[in-house]
Amino acid sequence: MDNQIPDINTTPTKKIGRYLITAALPYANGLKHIGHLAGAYLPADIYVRYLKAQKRDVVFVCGSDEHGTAIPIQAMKEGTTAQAIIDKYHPIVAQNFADLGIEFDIYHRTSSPLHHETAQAFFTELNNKGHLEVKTTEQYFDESKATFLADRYIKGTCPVCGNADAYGDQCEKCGSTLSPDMLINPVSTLSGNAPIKKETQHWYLPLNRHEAFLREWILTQHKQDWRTSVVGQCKSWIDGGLQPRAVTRDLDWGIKLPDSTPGINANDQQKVLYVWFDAPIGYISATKQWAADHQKDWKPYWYAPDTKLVHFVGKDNIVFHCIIFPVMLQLHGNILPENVPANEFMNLEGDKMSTSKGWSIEMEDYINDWVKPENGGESMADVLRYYLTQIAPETKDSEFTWKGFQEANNSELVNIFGNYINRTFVLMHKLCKGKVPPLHATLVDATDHQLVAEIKAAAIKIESLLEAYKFREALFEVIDIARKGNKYMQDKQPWMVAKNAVIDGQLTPEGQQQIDNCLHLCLQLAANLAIFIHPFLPFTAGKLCKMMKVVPKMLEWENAGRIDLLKVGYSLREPQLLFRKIENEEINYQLEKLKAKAQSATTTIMESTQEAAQATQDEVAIAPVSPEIVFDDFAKIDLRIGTIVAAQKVPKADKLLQLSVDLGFETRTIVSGIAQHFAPEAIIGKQVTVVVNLAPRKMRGIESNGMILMAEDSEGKLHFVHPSTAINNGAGVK
RNA sequence: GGCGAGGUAGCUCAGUUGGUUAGAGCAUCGGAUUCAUAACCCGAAGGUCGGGAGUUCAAAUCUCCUCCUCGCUACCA
Repeated sequence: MDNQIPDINTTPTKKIGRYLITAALPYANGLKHIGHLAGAYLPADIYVRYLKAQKRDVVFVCGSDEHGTAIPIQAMKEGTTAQAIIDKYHPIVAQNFADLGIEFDIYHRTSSPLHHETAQAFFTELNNKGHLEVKTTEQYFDESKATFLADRYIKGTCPVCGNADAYGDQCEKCGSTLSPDMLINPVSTLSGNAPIKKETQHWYLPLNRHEAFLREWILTQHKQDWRTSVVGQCKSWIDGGLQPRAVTRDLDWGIKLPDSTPGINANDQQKVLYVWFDAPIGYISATKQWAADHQKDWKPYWYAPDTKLVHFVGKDNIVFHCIIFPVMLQLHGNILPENVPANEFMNLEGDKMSTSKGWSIEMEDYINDWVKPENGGESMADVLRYYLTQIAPETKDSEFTWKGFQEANNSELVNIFGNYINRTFVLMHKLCKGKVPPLHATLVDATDHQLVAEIKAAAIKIESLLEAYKFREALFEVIDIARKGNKYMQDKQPWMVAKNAVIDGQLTPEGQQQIDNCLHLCLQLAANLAIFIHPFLPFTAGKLCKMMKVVPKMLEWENAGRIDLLKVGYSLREPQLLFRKIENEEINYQLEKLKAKAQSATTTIMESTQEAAQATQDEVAIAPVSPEIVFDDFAKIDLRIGTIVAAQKVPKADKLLQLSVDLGFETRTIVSGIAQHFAPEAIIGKQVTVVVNLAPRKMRGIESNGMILMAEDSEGKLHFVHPSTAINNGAGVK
């Protein structure tokens, strides 16, 4: 081939390297939405596909996280067993990922025997080396069931908002983070009985011992190459003071402590590893399983210093993957992560995504609506991958809108990328007889050289952006080179040459040569586009390979930037459209559907709240009326009517108001957690009901002498309890 | 309240160590073209860089104050 343009391999130094890539283990208690996808799985998949195209030694592990209390909780909700829950969601989520082209080397599960053994051995190793501490504490215990109660198994009244169905770890109504001790009238959800306090011993990971190591490793060594938000978050945690963290807990769903654990006794029969401890070890057990399946050795991936371990997670997982798990790995003798490119959150149409509120698009929803043959099939999976990457929350929270989705598809994938491919193929069939035309050296001009230079530059740029985890920008460069292809073609106008360079109804030889050169380069660019787009849109790359009749091996990155990928004279297939337009009606339908889903979810939440309220009346098990008291007990409480005469915010507290209440006989200072419900100036002069003989208590340094009674409505808003007409301050309430 | 990350054209984002009229893509408008999924190409318009003060010959970029969003955290009898 007489080709004047030098063909420089853009990747001269062949990098070999061993990579272990992980994506956060999805919790197997339900479906996962596109925010999860954009946060961890999609960027991980793009990175892995790129690494594999570079022929590097890489394993991509993920799997279901199947322990922890939320699994049996979900089982209670669905009226089934914990095992049934994980058996239900594991395959569904795995299939959803596969349908969207997320290609794990292994999608394992933490309920597997191999994982149990691995996690137990990990625990034993740390314990034997003296890296864990044992402490005895008091925890809630259900006597009738003879079991300690996990936070989630305790319900009671939320001290913040008064919700009667708050859990021991969190109130779902007001979102407050709680501990079981904070609940008013705690009740075991297993028996309905009030739990007692009982001593129990637990193993702790003393993170506080490792502060110096973490400071050096993260804040110094990785200050530059990790994302600022990740380093900042870690700094915040470390500066806040690291505390020992319980590794074990009393629960019957999880990985049992090894029988050989020194100090374990009969009372510890129900001790399991805390889910946060066993879950990340799931990456290791998944690697082991993958290695066993492929006759490989798993150890280098977790022990060899030249292995690059990269964790892809959402920002809610930063602390586990940057602080806790690295401490575990270091103590256990493993390698540390090279990077944790955590993404921020993705909102949806102006609001936070929330499965429980129905304000989300589950991967399954998208697959059902779009990824089917009559709607576009696999290429629609690529469209989602495209838009989610384009708006990936790499540096700050971002927002998914259906309108944006439509525009990204129509004006970039269809109009720029798809159209470039299509017009190239159509012209090649019209003007070059369906074959790759030769490049005529004598006619190669500056425009041609520039295009070739741009292709090579794009290869280098995309590569370096991918290496730096800048997927959004890398994808932009891919579209941009397609844009340059369009421009090149417009400059060359081969269709005009075909019309004008004609003598006696015959195209002149030079005219044909000009056309040949243009389309030769356009086709070589098309081949490059297949390579470039492959990590992002694998299905589209596959389609392109078919059209060009090349094997997937062409997609290897060493071919990026080459302009001899398609052989002269090779006949290519008829073009098929890569993407289709998305119409307004489809977008409107999705918007309506989202609103309807949110509406029905709200209704469901309200219904279940009402049901719970109803159940409170007749079924003690869920939220019983407090134990009966006699009149004398009630008489101990001295309730009085008072008037708020002054109110101000308590400094350094978001929820507290400091009130002065005139009780007739005296004016008292009372601190109340109502600052988020009332403006101080708006409540002056209001009459309220006060518990006046409650023991004083200091809050934020201010002594509170009493308690204001509040009623809470169905939306969680607080209202004062006061007499229907104003009466004298100090009046008793009976 | 403390800490962390953000706040730059309608939208999504770039802006390295402070330096000429603040950039890109999409959307919008105008023009040209017709090979291509009524697509493509060229051009224009559009921002007091959250607000205020300061340092400087010069600030989106440095300092201080302040407002807003998100996350973590404290407060909740």
